[in-house]
Amino acid sequence: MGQNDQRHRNKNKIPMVVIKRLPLYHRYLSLLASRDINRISSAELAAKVGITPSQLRQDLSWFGSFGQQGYGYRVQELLGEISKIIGIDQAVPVVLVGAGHLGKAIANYQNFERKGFVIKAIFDNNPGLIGLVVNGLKIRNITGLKHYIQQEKIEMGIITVPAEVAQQITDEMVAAGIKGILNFAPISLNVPSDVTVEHVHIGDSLMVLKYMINHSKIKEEE
Amino acid sequence: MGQNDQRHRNKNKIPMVVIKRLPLYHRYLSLLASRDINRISSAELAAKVGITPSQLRQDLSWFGSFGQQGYGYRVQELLGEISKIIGIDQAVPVVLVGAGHLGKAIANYQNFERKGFVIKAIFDNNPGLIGLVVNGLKIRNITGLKHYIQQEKIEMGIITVPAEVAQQITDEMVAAGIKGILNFAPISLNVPSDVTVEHVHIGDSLMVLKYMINHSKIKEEE
DNA sequence: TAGATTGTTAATCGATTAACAATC
DNA sequence: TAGATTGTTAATCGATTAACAATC
Repeated sequence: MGQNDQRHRNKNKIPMVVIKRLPLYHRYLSLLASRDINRISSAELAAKVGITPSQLRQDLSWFGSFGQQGYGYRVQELLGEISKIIGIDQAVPVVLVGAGHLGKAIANYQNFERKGFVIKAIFDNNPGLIGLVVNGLKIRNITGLKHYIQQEKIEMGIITVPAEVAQQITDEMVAAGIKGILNFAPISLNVPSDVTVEHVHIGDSLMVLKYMINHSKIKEEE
Repeated sequence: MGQNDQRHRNKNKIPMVVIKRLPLYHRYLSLLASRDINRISSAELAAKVGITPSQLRQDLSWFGSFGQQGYGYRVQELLGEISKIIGIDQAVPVVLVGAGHLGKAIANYQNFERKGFVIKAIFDNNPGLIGLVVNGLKIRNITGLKHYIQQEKIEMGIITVPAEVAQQITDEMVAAGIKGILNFAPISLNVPSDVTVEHVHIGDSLMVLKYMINHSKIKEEE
């Protein structure tokens, strides 16, 4: 922070590769914070996440200056800044649609809260599931989805419904004001251009893994 | 294919970005094949996957020449070649460890087989789960894991156990001969250098999504 | 102060795109 | 054959790394 925040490169062209490294930094900084470490240099942090110190400093410089010459970074402060950049400095409310095995697994996934996300409601259309409680949340009737999203002004949703109904659910969510969807259904979702979809392709990860097994470590990554 | 396979660039440095696009090509080619489309040009396929024709042809050229001037690519043939490159031309056997909600969700995920992977066995340590049948597979006692992997010469495993036991399970799997692990447990796994781990970070996807919502589409991707 | 380490500019490296001769 | 489209080489663009002056 300081007197020179305005000379940074045009924020409208921050590269996607940089954005994708933010969660990585967040993860390691959280780890350090949980161990009550309160100071770290770019060299140390970079070593931990497996990149060069230059890249770490270069990445951060897209957003501002958060360190101090001769000292390094204050862990809590940098973690806070990165959280702000990502937009998780305030807990982000999320709806989960689909309370099958995958939905339940996600609802029970404790880590979300630590990452800044809170599942506020779970929806399903199965009468056998509606009313059941998962991780303290009663499964709601899907008929109330739209109203809930509007009422609570939720912007993010996670879809774990079968592929056949995923597009329909998406349309409802979008109509209600959802701006980002994490999609687990194995189908491409059509959304307007102001809505972002991240598709979780587990098959892709398996394929990359299989390739790497066969060709034993082509090039480092992650 | 043909008379000039040997002039390709050193296969030992195929860039990771290229490998990561292979599943994308595989997915769209599968789609085309399922629609009985049997011819496609690099221009058409590239448009579908959202890249330039140059990039598609450049990517493929790392592995060989699979097209025909003036014609394009035979969908089935190219799909087959890409499957071979990834290593999924023969069904790849996989073990799944952890039969909780996430494990069950994955075991029921029909898409795996279409992607070239077959879950051959599911393991858990919970007596209440052992013996239950999920998607036609009886949940086995975790005590038999090592023996099964060795016996069946399985190279890939999916871990959906709680974080507390993930490392221990990993060690067992590695000792039994597993070469690649898809890890869903929120913990970094230590493995020898000849074993590859792909970590599924759902939190990362949510963070990138949240950033993109706030900054409404920085740069295209996926 | 002297030593350490940042933020940034410049140099390098790698990936993407353009262009086109080869050829089906 | 004429038209289309590949595979590849060369040009461009972007991302990573190196280097260092600024400064805590």
